[in-house]
Amino acid sequence: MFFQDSNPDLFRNLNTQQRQAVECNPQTSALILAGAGSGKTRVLTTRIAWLLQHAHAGVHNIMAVTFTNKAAKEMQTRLSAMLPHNLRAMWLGTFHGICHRLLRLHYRDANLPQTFQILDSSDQTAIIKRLLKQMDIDEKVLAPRVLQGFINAQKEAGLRSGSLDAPDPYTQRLIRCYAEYEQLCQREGVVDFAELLLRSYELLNANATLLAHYHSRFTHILVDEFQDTNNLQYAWLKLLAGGGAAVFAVGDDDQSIYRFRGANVGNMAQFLRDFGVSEPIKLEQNYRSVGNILTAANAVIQNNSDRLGKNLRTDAPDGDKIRVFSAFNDLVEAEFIVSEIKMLQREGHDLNQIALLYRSNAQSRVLEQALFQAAVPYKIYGGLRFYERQEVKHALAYLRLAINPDDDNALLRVINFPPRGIGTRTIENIQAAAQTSGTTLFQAACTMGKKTAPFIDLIEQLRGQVGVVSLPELVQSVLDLSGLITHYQNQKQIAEQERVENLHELLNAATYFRVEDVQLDTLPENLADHAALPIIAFLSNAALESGENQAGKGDSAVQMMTVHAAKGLEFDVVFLSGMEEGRFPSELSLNEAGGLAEERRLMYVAITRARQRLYVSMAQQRMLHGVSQFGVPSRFVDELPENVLQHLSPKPKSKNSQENSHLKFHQHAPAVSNQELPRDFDGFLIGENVRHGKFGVGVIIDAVDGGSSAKLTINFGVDGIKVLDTAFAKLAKL
DNA sequence: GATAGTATTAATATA
DNA sequence: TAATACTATC
Repeated sequence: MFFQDSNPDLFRNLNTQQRQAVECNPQTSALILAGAGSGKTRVLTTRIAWLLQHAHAGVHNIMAVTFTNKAAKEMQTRLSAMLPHNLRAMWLGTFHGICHRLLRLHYRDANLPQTFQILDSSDQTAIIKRLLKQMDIDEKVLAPRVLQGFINAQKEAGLRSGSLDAPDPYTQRLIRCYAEYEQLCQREGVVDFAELLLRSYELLNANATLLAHYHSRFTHILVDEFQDTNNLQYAWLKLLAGGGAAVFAVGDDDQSIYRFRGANVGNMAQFLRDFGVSEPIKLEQNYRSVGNILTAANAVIQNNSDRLGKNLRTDAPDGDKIRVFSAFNDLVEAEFIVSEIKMLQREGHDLNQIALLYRSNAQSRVLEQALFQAAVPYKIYGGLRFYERQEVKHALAYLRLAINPDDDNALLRVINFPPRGIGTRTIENIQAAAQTSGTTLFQAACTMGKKTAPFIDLIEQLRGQVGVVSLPELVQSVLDLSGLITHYQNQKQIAEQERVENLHELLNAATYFRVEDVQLDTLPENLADHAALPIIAFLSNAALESGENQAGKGDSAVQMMTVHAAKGLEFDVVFLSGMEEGRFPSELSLNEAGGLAEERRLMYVAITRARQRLYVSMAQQRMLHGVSQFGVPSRFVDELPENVLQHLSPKPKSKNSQENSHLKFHQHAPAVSNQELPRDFDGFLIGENVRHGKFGVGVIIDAVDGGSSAKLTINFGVDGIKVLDTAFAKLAKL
């Protein structure tokens, strides 16, 4: 049956399960349970290649959906390398990108203006704050983020304000706010992220002809990271596939770590029922990590119940043991990590292949400082992204106003920035005028006389250039005429000068922006004659692509990021820092049902990032929000099997010393050096965990030998540090 | 209306 | 600690 692959190499090196997945029935849906490092992307792309080469589908019959632009690009690149086909006709993109495309194509049916704009989360927050003020609701009574969460949750449940009802006045008010918000967005022609999905769902659901068209077109839909889908995305897929399309869903329930933003792992089990799939295909062969690391990962995740069930295996040797280090405080932990990194560097490791992971961004600072002082290059992921910077958003707001002056959000952002004498008072007047006359802020501002005249003139001037000058020329006009550049240039602080450079960078981006490049994902043909086309495309691109890809990745540097950000990546060496109860698992997670299980999956993700070597470290004392706090080792560290661990404890501190900097660590060559065994105090070791009847679990941070017994200094976390004598205290080792 | 100084509060993050 | 929101003052 498969005797004539036009490119047999594509399929040859697959293992049995991978091949089973790639070649499963093209007419029916399938769920692929793909463990970490099991060749998930390869299976996904090879499946597409297989469908095409065996003529089960044409390029235009295929839709492939991902969550991130990065994943979409990766797939695009791999497919182009594999296949001779022109992939233009294939719809490959993120959920949001594809929905955006649908809405641009059918903006009339979707009841949107042709020039509709996309709101990012901070735009959304701004609108909500404005709305609350307008409705005269105190932010202390109803926090903007609460309302924002409510609105997004409703949209993700597919619910409009009109279909909602509640008995309690609190929820009733939320619903009223939601209704106002809907009207406001509609009036201003703006669409938030959740709206992209909901609106395109409703578009297809309400329009039988349109739905039938897409049903016959997309016979094969492939979905990456299926465990991350939210309920709306699932419903959207179900609707789109309702004409009998075969859905090829790839995911890993053990790597579901985005419940907090609406992801529903239950969608995997639901998928089996809804799409008539009897059995998922499991990819359990791991090609990434050495045996000990995999053993640890399997052991940790086994503490979770309600799994679909999967156990990773590898042919790789056991490799290094997992190095566990308990530091006196966060500074010492950082010092330890730096010294290990330097050692690895000397051994010839590429810094790009070393990852430094932490649970929350706040933990990066100490680590960064230590690396900086030691002159070890590092790169931190997850800061402010290019298109999220205030100066860039200011400039883009002017650009938005140039194509649509009725965009109130954009107007409020820049009507007095740079400062031009339009203060809160005037703005309130404009808002009142707009409210009474039922117009937009811009229209109201036009009637306000000489106070607002220069601003109105400025916007009119920019409007006049739309379609007349090129995109970069328009951006240049924005920067010059608005006074943004001048304003930042006049600032004294160095940080402000960086903003000037970012604005120049924006101009650069506009100069090199090619509408054709985003065509694949965004640009429908019906806009081609629109004068504002390049601007709309540029703005949409800025909203959907946060600009992460602009980050320079040239030089070799330690890769620092949160565990969340590390998902999907792999490194030779991984440092997992801050492994204390309350940090990881986060104490906030412990209050939510299922929170601990999600944290454990996060731990699983963290462990499986490492190919060869994994370090797990913790600090008994840590500076948090400006105050020092005590911590005990994370329960996840206890869940690591002892036989794959190697404990690296600091030598006992010299008596009268408060300084930590002279603390030495075991200098370990690649093999374990047993020359310096940790000292024994009546059977206890420094760094060891013990349990006390009253104080609970603690860690031994110091000890004094007293012959037949020993005095141990033990850190019991919230219960503080105690000095206990082994002759009296009942201490159990863990 | 602009700005400097004080109070408040805190996770994870994609589009 | 650090970012942001609010208040007091020029």
